[in-house]
This record gives sequence, C-alpha cells and structure tokens, in this order.
Amino acid sequence: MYALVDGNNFYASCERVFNPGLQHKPVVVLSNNDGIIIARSNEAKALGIKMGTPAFKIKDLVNQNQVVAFSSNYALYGDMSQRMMQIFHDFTPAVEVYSIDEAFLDFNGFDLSHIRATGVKLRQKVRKYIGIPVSVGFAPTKTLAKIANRIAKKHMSDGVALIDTPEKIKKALQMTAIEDVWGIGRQHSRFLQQHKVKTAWDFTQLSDSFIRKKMSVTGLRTKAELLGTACIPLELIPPPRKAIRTARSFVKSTADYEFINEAVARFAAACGEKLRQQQSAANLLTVFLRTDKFDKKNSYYANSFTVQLSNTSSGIDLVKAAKKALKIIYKKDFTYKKAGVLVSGLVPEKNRQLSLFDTHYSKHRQVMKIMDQINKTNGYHVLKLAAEGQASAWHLKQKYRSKRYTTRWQELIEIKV
DNA sequence: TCTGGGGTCCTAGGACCC
DNA sequence: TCTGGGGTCCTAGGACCC
Repeated sequence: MYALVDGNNFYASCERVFNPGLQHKPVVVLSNNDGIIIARSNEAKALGIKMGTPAFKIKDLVNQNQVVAFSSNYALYGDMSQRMMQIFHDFTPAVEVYSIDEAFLDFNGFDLSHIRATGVKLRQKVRKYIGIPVSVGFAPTKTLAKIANRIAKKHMSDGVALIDTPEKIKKALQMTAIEDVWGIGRQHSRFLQQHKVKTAWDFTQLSDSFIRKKMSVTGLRTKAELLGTACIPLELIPPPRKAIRTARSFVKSTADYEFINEAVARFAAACGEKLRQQQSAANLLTVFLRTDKFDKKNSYYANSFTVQLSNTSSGIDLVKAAKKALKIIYKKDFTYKKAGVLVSGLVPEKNRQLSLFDTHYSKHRQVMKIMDQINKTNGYHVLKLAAEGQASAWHLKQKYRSKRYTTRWQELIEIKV
C-alpha cells in the first residue's frame, strides 16, 4: 500500500502561511521574471485563471478581483518542502520525495486496518506543524495512489481517499478522465480520445499489443499499474542526476556580448555548484542561446555548442568551456532573450579518471571546496569567479517576492502587537 | 511592454564490431 | 544469378513529469 501526499496549491499555500490574511482570497504565484502563472489558490482557479497563462494577459482579471500575485520565492518553498517531508517520516521510514510538493509513502508491512485514520492524522499534523493543507491518496500502486490523491482533493471533505479493492479500483478509474492519468500526457490522451478512450477504465480495456505498439512499454506499465499490479518501485535514495542545467530568460532581449558572456559564466558556475553538491564530474558542457521566440518581427535564431571536458566539477574549467562555446554560436546581428548551460556525461567524482598531465585539478578542487564553504556560511555568492561579473545586471524581475522568512535572519517574519 | 525552469525514459536508426 | 547473423554504442527526437 502506497500513499501519495501532496501540498494543495503548494506555492500559494506557502505564501498564505506567512500571510494569514490571504485565507479565502485568490492568490497566484508567478514564474521567474514574473512571466506566467505557476500556482493558484482554489479561489484563483474558480476565477478561471489557468496554469501557464502569461501574467500580462490576465492583468484586468487580477485587478478586478483583487487577486494577490507573488513572484516565486524558491528559497521559501524549498525550505517549507523540507519541513513537510520531515513530518512524513514520522509516519513511515520509506518516503520517496517525488517533487517539491509531493511524496510517495510506502506502508507495506503495516497493519492496514486503520490506514485511512493514519492519513487523516498525517494531514492534521502537517497542517498544525507546517501550516500547509495536504491531500492523501492510498492505493496499491503509485499510479493508483495518484488517482486516489486526486479524488481526495476533489471529493473528500477530510482530504483522504483509499482505493483498496477491485470494486473501488474500477469505480475510481471510471471517474478519472484519461488525460488525468499519471504517465499519459497531451499527445497520447488526444490520440486515445480519438479511439473512444475517455476514462482511465476505458484505457485498461485496450489490448496489450495495441498499447505496446502505440505507447511503448511505458504505456503497458501504466495499464498494469491502473489494474493494481505495481510496476514502478519506490525510490528511497534519489539517484544522482544525469544532466544538470541552468538557464534563464533575460528581462529584455540583448545583443550585448559582455552581458551574455557574464550570464553564461554565471550559469556554468551554478552548474558547477550543483555538480559538486551531488559529487559528480562532467564530461560535456553545452551552451545554448536563442532570440525571443514570441517576437514575430525579427528572425529567429537558436543554436547550441557542446564542448568536451575531462571529468570536471571545477567552476573555473566550466566557465572557460562555456565562454569558448558561446563565442562559437554568438552572432552579433541578433538580440538574445534566453541562454543556458547544460552539463552532461556525469560520473561520480570519486571514480574520476585521472589524466597523466592533469596538474591543475587538485588545486581547483581545493579552491572550489573553500568557495562552497564560504558561500554556505556567509550567504549565497559572497564569493564568486570574476568572470561572472556583477550579476545584478541581469537579475530576474521579481517585483512581488515575499520575504525568505525561514532561511534569512534579516527577513524573519515580523509580528506587530 | 509583458510568455519559466529543470528533469527522465524510450525508440529508431546509424555506425561500428566480430 | 547468388550477398549472413549477431551484437553494442551513441544520438536525436518524441513523449512524459513537476
């Protein structure tokens, strides 16, 4: 028996924890650069505000209905997430943190006769300790737990749903639209609907060979999971990433080479930090660059270039490689809206293949270690490579960001009495 | 004026090996 | 005229997830 627990409207709920006056009011959270809607409270959903809508398109709606908008505050959401996950560990040791706002919990081997009550208790505890409302869905497979969670959110007043018999499975599948099944995205649900598959139940009635042919083994796995055969195991220890990417849109398109060069250096350095955090080294580094894809007046240009590295997590090596790659793809007749750096071909740092002529690496390693340490204890990026420039020049637009209440002493919540 | 960011897995086809 | 059989590795593209 698995449970899927997730925070309802997570980012919006995080904002409400520190701003209780926002209960029952429409709240939305915006993406980087305050571009699009990435989270909505129920009240905002009721107003018809859709996920992914550009913020400027719903300006009137926001003003008319006193919708409160926040820039995204990942420092806050990340920390709130960790606290929430800790509570989950009070209920079972087997917790897979699946995303910032949800986790799969494994209750195999538990006495299941009171499992529903456990769900209610978990929900109450998270509400009390963290302040976030969560929904809990129990079922024998992860895919069904996702469905149970959805039902809990939509139909259960206590936020908990349990699917534990073949009859309940059938009923749950019949009330779930095909496009709401975990693992079936836009393309496949459009295709399936053309074949008269409307619900998750309809999907389970298709033949294995048809599914295999049209949706490969992943589709087959989804069918088995929906019928109660667990195929997707719990991952208790997150496997190391196989690729790491840092990319940003610029607030304004620009042709300024120095500006882009510094931004790309910053992205490369950020990739290095993430690499060292998971103790990996990279063998490839890709820089990509593109103009504004929404700009119909000017011609579109997008390009990328990949540089070979030799097992490095040194920010110095990465920045050097990134600058080299940028030089190759930059064309001066365009203005650029977005750039990024991707490192791949990752290997565990301890398996690093040494090179005979490799004299600099151990020095770099020590420098990076010290940099990381200083940045950790003294605040993000007090120390950086000169190539990264003054960073502030290309800073994100974050007009409505709340304080980082839980991770900065200077930004603690203030209570006036 | 204004449109995010970061990942994974599977398959087919090409290049290569014996 | 007639041209085997079995395998691996890599990459690009498409689908999916949050």
